[in-house]
Amino acid sequence: MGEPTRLKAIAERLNLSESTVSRALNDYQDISAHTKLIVRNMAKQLDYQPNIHAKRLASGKSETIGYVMPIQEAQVTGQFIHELMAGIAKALAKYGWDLCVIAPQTTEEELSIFKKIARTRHISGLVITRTFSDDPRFQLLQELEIPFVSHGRSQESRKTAWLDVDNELAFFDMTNHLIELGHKRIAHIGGPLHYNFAYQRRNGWQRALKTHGIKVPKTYAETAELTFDGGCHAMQRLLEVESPPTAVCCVSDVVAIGAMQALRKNGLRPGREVSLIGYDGLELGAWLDPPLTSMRQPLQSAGEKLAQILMKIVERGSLPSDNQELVRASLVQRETANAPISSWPPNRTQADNQ
Amino acid sequence: MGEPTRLKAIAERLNLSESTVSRALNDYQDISAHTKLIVRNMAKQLDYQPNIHAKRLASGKSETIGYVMPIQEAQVTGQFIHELMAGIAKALAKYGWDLCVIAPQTTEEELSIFKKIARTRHISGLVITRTFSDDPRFQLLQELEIPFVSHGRSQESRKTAWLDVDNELAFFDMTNHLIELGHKRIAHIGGPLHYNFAYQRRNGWQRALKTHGIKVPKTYAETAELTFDGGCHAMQRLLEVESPPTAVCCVSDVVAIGAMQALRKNGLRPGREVSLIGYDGLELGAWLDPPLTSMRQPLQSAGEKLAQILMKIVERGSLPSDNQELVRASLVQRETANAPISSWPPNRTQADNQ
DNA sequence: GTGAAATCCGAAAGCGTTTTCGGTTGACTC
DNA sequence: GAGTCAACCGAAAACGCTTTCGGATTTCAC
Repeated sequence: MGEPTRLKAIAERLNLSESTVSRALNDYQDISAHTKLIVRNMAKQLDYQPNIHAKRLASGKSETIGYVMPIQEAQVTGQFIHELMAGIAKALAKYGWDLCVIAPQTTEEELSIFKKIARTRHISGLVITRTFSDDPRFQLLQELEIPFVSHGRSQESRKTAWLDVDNELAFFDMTNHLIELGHKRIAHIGGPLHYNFAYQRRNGWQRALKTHGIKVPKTYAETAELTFDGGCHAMQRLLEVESPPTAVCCVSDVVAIGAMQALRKNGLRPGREVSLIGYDGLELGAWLDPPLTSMRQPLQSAGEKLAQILMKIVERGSLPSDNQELVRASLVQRETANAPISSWPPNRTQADNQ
Repeated sequence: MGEPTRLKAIAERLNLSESTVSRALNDYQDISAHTKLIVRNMAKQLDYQPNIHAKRLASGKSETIGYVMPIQEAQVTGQFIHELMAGIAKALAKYGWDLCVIAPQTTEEELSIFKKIARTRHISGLVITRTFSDDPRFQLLQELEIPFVSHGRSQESRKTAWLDVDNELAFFDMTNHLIELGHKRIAHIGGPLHYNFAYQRRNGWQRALKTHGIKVPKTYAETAELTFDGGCHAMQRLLEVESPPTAVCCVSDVVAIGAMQALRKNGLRPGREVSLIGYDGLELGAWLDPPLTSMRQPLQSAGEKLAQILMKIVERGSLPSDNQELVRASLVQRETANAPISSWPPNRTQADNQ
């Protein structure tokens, strides 16, 4: 292949100085349109690609953003992360920025990586995901003055940039959908409340019930680990309360799939005796028997937006005005959400059936 | 936070030259043990982090490797990719290398990115996945002299570095397992043969049959797109042959899950009338009803090994001797692989039943 | 005690950009 | 026709590190 083209080569061919060529390529104001043109043509002709390290050293900018992989604990985050990253990478590539992945093994390591980045500045911004209600990363990143954007909010995120799905609204919509189908005994299997979204989703469910003047026993507010087993156990508990629900809003698809398992174990069919709606819209939900109704958020486009917001922050050096964005999830109708049936719950009273 | 520590600061404090400090930190032979010690202590004390761009510019090395995300076509590659990347990132982080993700949208874009990398050299090596039997990337990367390692082989990979699971052996093992359970009518749903692994897996299945002197009709060798629907249709076709199989080896979990769907549609239960084994060992297989038996390959450790192989290649500038590695997949016993039952296939003859 | 060979360190030249500062044009004003 | 002002471009100094080369010590054998 030979040596790569340097600025020098272009300069020599055109009888210009390197500095002029550099400024021409970077669209400086004090270079004439004509010069810019011939420089660009020559650059294209020689297939010039700037040496990125020299560029970054000289300019003091790194044009690299980091994506912090969530520490592996919850299940099936894979598809989620993959789509998000694809979106981020795509948007960054348009501007020639790089995407660097950071995979800390523990929370402590994550924080110490942040500190290191703050010193080296070889990564100019971060995208973080899986936010917690009480998330130490927000304060640290602000202190370290590292530009960042989060996918998901936190108690600490009032003044930081984020993009989030409107979890509260999603569960409000979801619950309303069940109400429209005729359900009144609607339970909720939520996630641990240290996840910020778990709060919001529970609230959405509650608000929908309240809006329609529906009262449910306290036992209808279940909590589960965000795993298959968690969902399975929570559903089992719901089946054992005095009068079990006819529908359940699940905090995630994985939890909903666990809940389906519990129903089957009890001889019940999801979507017949007990309706179920999950959240995440995972494709695999469609492969189940019966296919799982769910709520879907756009991931690829979310990734792109995250990248755009972050690049803006990095370039401006401060938060732009539109630094917080809420997107709406949409219902993915499949087969686990149907009208209630009269034979369930077994000891149903007339009053319930009205 | 103030200004980051520079080489200069260490040199001044110790009354040494910058070059000495640099060489001390990089463990040059011509620096005394004593000097190295005090330099390192001071570096630690001042929390020195070298400016990575200056370092890379001066040394001409980039210490960055790229992971090429497979172009999105097949389903549920997410978990797979996620685990692999986590492994790669982990191994690289140990040596201070960066992992950059590259997400081309098309094959042409992928190849043109390679060409660009060849010129800029800002990425010193690549990990590629999802290899095809006839994969143009191998030749191009060799021509461009870009160090790379592939996860999976190709017809073109004889002289390149790779890490792969022994697909042939995996399907040999899988088929043997079914034979041991008493099956003789064992079919195969393979993938499109432009995927290299599809070949190998089909061969493993065939070899096991041949080893045991089992003959099956040609119709037992099915091919499917690597999707849920693909598996579903292929299974449907298998059910429509003259005497359907009692067990099926599926090229992937997703395909197997599609096959399960087809069985259900025909009133059959996976693992009862027809046994099924998938491949990938996806966690979600455990959530199905019944849970899917599968073969699992270690992914996180594969990622780590890929990174190590690649770093070696980059540093040596040539292929090391141990540049190809075959790992063995292991059976994940769940519930879709059981002994055949006498009532299936319905029109079974005595001879078949011997 | 001399020469040779190690041993250890400093000076300085890069690496390929960006960016500031000043200088040279030519046009324009009165 | 002298002075002013844009409009353009070149020179040169960074940016922070690596690496070669040579010089100053010290060590050792004889």
